[in-house]
Amino acid sequence: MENPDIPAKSGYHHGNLKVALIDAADAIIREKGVEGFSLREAARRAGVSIGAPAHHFGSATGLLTEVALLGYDSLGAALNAVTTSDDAGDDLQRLALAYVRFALAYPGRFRLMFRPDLVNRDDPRYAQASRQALSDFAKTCMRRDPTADPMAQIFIVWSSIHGIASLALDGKAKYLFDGVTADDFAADILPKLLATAWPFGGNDAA
Amino acid sequence: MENPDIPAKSGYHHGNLKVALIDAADAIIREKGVEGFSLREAARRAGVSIGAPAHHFGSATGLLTEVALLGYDSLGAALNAVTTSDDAGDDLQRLALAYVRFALAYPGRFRLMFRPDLVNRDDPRYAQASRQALSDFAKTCMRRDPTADPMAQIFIVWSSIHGIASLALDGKAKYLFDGVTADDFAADILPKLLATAWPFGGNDAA
DNA sequence: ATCATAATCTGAACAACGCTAAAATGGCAC
DNA sequence: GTGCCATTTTAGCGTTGTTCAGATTATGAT
Repeated sequence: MENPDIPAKSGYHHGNLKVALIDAADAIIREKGVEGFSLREAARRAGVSIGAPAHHFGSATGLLTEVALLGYDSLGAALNAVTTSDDAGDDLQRLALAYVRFALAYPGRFRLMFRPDLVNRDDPRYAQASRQALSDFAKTCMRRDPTADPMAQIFIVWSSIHGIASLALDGKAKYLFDGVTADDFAADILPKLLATAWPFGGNDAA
Repeated sequence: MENPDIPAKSGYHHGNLKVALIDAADAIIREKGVEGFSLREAARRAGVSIGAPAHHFGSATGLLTEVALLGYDSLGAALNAVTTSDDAGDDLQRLALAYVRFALAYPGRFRLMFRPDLVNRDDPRYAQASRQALSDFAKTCMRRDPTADPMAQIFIVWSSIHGIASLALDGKAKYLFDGVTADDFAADILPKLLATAWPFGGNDAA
């Protein structure tokens, strides 16, 4: 996942410190979760002193914002990779599956993306990245029911998916479905759930 | 919201430190959000020294767990206060409205309740409080569609509500509905949304 | 090639944090 | 009264983010 094509640290100047720090932060978050992150450890991993990150990112929030933006990119890519058909309901179902699986596969990234205290949402790239990541999803929503109010529909469907992801990530699924693991949930329970109980899938458009 | 019936600090011994600290923590979280909380400030507000909380709660997580438990209580009370009818779909709609409004009215509490890193979920009272808070909600779900798999139905509906609350709290509603305030959303947009676009309300049970 | 300027990185400092353990305090049962 | 014990204080340790003066190197103009 990290960039292997870096000149790395050659001397006093790192040469690629900005992306090295982003990679380090992403790795820390992957290993230890969002709460396990610290700016100092990111600097440590990049082989650079404590104060170096400030020059590139200003603050810890600045660095984490970059990681969150990459997170939205990877979410968008995951959603973009689902196969599409002429049945918008089926497509929506697959998109939902991909969304939740992304959250379970990259819990740190996913949590970070929705942590307003850790990410600078005033960065114009944030709105852009968020919109971009959900574009396929919005299109499929409108394809499924062109008559509905677009914003209302997108918000409701997105909420449903996001809620599933959030609760599953918080272990509430385990609590409702009697100690099932995250892997089992993503592999077995979730697809069935989406196919049967989820009101936005299938070809039963309003 | 705080307990007015406290002997307060009389001398060396506080007399009611435990609840005083819980109240202080809840107040801090209300004023400055979850991230604005610190154990030291809670001690400061209770008029007590830095190390005092440790004796009652062990750690910051211990104190925050108590606040989260109270949060579940207040959520349960809010859901319990909605008027019920013989139309389960309508009831579910009102419950959803109450759930989201609770989240918007007490964002700090709500966020804390779903922060696994800040709350000790191994505390048996946590599962109990969570279950209790959602009991009305679960009952109404099953009343609406007694044929459906209970767990699947509850999970899907709860996810939808929780997703709406989360996204609204994160300001995504503002972003989709063009700069609407949280108050406008809770008062105007949300009820309409639930009445028209939300698939679990109304009397169109499967 | 030289040199000034800008970019980058270091290292120390500061305030705040959570946590721990020894000591101090005072309520309470006997 | 006296001694026990819960409670609170105090001091200290290690950590964090941020700031800033200074050291070092890259860059680009001459």
